[in-house]
Amino acid sequence: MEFDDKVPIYFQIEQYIDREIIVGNLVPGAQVPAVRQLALTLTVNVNTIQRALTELIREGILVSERGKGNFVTTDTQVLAQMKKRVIQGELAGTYDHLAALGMAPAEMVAALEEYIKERKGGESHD
Amino acid sequence: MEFDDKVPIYFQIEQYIDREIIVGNLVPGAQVPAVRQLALTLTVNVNTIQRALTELIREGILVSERGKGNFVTTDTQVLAQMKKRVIQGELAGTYDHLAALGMAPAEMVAALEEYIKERKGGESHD
DNA sequence: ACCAGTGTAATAGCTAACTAGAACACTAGT
DNA sequence: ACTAGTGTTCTAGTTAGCTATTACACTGGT
Repeated sequence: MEFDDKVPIYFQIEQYIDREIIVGNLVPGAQVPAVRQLALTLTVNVNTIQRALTELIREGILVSERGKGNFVTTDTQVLAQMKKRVIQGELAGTYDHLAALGMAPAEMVAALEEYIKERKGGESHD
Repeated sequence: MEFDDKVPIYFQIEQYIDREIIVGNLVPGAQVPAVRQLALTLTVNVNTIQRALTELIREGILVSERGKGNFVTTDTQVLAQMKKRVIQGELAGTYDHLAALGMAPAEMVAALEEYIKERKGGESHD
């Protein structure tokens, strides 16, 4: 996996797992790959994986069962909140950054639409 | 100034100065505040300021004149490119992150509009 | 010649993030 | 009892980022 060297790996792994859950690759109650397996897959040390998982466990998104594995919580309330937090955070970040560039809200929307249009044109479709 | 403790301070300072230029608080040819002054204002060490400025100088956005100060380049070409890079980067980041959350382009625009609407409602206007 | 204001560079010390490796604790199957 | 597969913890060592401090180099005004 590719990491942004400007932000801590353990944090990017947290976000990665959040996304896997949101997208549905990891459903509520599902077992997360073993820490040693994740370490191999993401080419990162077990301790770094553990640090990310510990944080997700602390947040209640994952549940740890010693000797068995780590599992996605079945508390859909918590998962729904997480999803909202992630998406809101993304939009808020964009909004703040663009506002700091002197852009008005309407311009932001226009800029995003423009970006999407250009991107569609310049890419091969699936 | 407030920094995100997840990303290097020197990098955030680079972005800060980029924004000051884009917004027009720093015009082409203008002198950037002295490094020791910036260090005080942003409450960071001079070396950290210097690291950020060195990078901006390397990119041609600032021009250093020893004994006199650091100045915004008068090469509007370079500044225009920088502005485009910053904005495109912001949009691209948002796009990629939301796409990784399983969102289609049209949904992204809708989500942003919705976010702006909610934000306007919940805030006091200036 | 001096001095105040500027950028630049170098040293030393601290902490957070990451790695490597080993050990420990628990579960389930044989 | 053993073993394989899990999570958990600990120690040691490396590196990047940041701070503090000092020194050096240049400019412009007096």
